[in-house]
Amino acid sequence: MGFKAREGGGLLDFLHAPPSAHITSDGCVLRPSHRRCPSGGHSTNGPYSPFPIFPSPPSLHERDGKTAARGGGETHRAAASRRGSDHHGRAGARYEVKRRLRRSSSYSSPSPDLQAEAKALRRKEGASGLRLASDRPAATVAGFRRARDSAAAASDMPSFPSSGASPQKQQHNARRRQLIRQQRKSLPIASVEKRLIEEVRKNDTLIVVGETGSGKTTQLPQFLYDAGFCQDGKVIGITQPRRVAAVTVAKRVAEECNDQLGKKVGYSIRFDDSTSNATRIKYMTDGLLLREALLDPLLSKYSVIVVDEAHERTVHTDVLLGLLKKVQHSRSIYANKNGKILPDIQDQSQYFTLKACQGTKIDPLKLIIMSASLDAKCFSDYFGSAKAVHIQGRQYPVDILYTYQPESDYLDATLVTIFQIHLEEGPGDILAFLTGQEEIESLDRLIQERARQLPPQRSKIWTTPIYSSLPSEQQMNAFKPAPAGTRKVVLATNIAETSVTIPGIKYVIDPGMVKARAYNPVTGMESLIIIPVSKAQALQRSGRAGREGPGKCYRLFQETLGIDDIIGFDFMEKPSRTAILKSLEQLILLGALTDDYKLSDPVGRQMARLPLDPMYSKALIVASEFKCLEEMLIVVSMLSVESIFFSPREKLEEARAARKSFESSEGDHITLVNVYRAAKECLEKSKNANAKEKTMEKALNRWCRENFINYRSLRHACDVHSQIQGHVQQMGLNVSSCGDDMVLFRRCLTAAFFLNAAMRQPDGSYRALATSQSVQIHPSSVLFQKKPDCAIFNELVRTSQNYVKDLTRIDPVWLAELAPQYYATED
DNA sequence: GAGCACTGC
Repeated sequence: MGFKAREGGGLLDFLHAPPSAHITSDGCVLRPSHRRCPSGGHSTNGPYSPFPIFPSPPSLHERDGKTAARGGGETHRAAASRRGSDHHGRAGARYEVKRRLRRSSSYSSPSPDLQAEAKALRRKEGASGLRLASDRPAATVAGFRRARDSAAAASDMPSFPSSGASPQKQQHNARRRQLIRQQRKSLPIASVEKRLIEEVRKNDTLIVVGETGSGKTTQLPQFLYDAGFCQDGKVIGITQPRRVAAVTVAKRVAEECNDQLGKKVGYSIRFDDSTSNATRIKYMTDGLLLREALLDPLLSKYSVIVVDEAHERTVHTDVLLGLLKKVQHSRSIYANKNGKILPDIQDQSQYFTLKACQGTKIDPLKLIIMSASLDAKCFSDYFGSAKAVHIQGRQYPVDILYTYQPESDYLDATLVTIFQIHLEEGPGDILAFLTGQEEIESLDRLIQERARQLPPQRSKIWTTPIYSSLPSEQQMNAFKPAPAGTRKVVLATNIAETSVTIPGIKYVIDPGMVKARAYNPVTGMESLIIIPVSKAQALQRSGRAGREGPGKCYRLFQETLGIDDIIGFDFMEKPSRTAILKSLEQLILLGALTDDYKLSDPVGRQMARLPLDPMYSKALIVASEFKCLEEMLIVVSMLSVESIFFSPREKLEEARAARKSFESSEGDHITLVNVYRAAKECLEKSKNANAKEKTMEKALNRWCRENFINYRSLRHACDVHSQIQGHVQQMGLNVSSCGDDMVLFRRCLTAAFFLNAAMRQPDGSYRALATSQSVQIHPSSVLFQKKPDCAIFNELVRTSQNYVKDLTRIDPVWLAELAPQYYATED
């Protein structure tokens, strides 16, 4: 018996295409998921033109043995590059770069009326530090920041001890408080407090452009509080794109307020809420505020919402801005009508929302959008010509240097630049941005080889890599100071762009590339590709050189190439129509939406409550009907985190053996359940031995190491599990186990993931039924060698070929039986 | 018989 997808099928996980997706010329949606690519031209203009050539010093390329830095062991890349530079016949040429003496960040040309407004404001403003963003000269470098003086940069913040008892400690704390007062007063934003509050009172929406070190993130919420924006128990909410920022800034502000964290100032992020009823200044992740808006569509407890780091353009921030615009509108209608809601509002959903709030006092919502030095005008346009103000920052100046010619091999160019800096520039550490682990490792080897050939009297080079999958102990090496007479070279992915700040960096090398996820809506396939960085990223990277003193940034590309195309950047763009329609279609197939695209009740509403991929949310609802929700909760939690299995290259055989004990011949899902249960058992054991929580975690950590399980991922999965469990219990779903009935569980997986089914073909390959694509089982699957006739899967990725991952063997008959809306038997 | 940048709920 054969199967075919019903008419109208043939779609895959379009839900993954974010509103920010770019479509390339070959139909691929590019998803630089974390940060948008402002100069969208890179990804939309089709194939990227050859990369700028970076002139290489002859010493690194000669093979005649005369120069100090020669040496074998080049990577394939470096060798290829050498051929290229030989061709240019540049032996003996002096290596130099074009020098720019000022920061080259600039705004796109402001509109005439914004310019006029700017002039008017400037006249009024006089010498104050506040002015319209659009009026900002291209290359302002405001007052220098004294080292270790930034109260604004979250990652720089010292942690202050809470008030203690001893006299010395009290004295110490008093000194701390004095220091904090001084620091606050010296921030650029301090001098414009009154003016800023005035603008907030006058405008419902205000764009604040603040450079690094201006103090906007920590100070503005305190100004608002002092100005009375928290009267009637209202809250000021400040969103951040990253968890760590929300936590560290909240801690700092609580300290500045001389208050305990969780009282007046608190933070709220997933799995970690430190707010109370007394909290008036609340820092949170943008995604969390989105979740809150589901429960309270008017966000009625907030008087002001500050969206910080809006220039980073995460999907969450983008959606949040659109949502806040709507909330603002609803609340102003409500406030204007004095609580009397008439059903003459066009948007029906708005009417019901307002109706539900009748009787409570709701004021208009103040919205402040804070962004680093990017284009404020786009935010302003999006919010109906909202006013924009600019606050100067305190960053040391950074010289930006570009290459004269295009470079075809950025890895080689990076190597060359590192040695040029090392041999010609003064002391200071180097930070080089690369795209991934493999590049970092190979460049590391190359540097070591060349460094060994330096004359003995030269100072030494010490390389230290940092990327997210590197164990934290090894990550910490990058933060250690280099020994005397040694220059530290940090080889980093974009983790060092925003997530971590490495002290001592004076030189930044930016090859201008980044690894990004690409999503193809036609095939539903994801892959990782290397694309040029955005202007925002380049700016952020160069800023890393000016945190402790004047620095230099070497950009290994020409100034004029795509990356400066800020004018062409389309802010707040919509996803493609096809992508929207396809995702709606999938949501309908999952039963989340009705045929007229409304959220279905109860399934759609229940799914929306769960912080999961829609397919996983649906799986939980299906599982409660199949009476195996306990197992499905585990599966969904384990699938929602990074890879659970850890297999270091040097211990591959041991890792494989360790995994054997968890393996189920039915597939990966049940294998994951086995791992989770074994981990729980380990925790139970130490709990029964009356161990403290810390000891229990240690035991789990050890167990993970012994079994080649990634502790971080497992811990995360446990957190997700308890959170989701709470949700499903609240929803009234019945959490029961199917015990040993694995057929029932596999049938349940089939009913839940029917969109992701693959059938074995006569030639031994597989065909994904929804898209008719030819796929292979990924070698990491326990079914890799088992070759089942039919399986459901949870991931479809394209690397060296098309792979499906996370599979479970199913009976093909179940598809038509359990998903008759999608599959029909052929007979 | 394969490799994976970074985030968030």
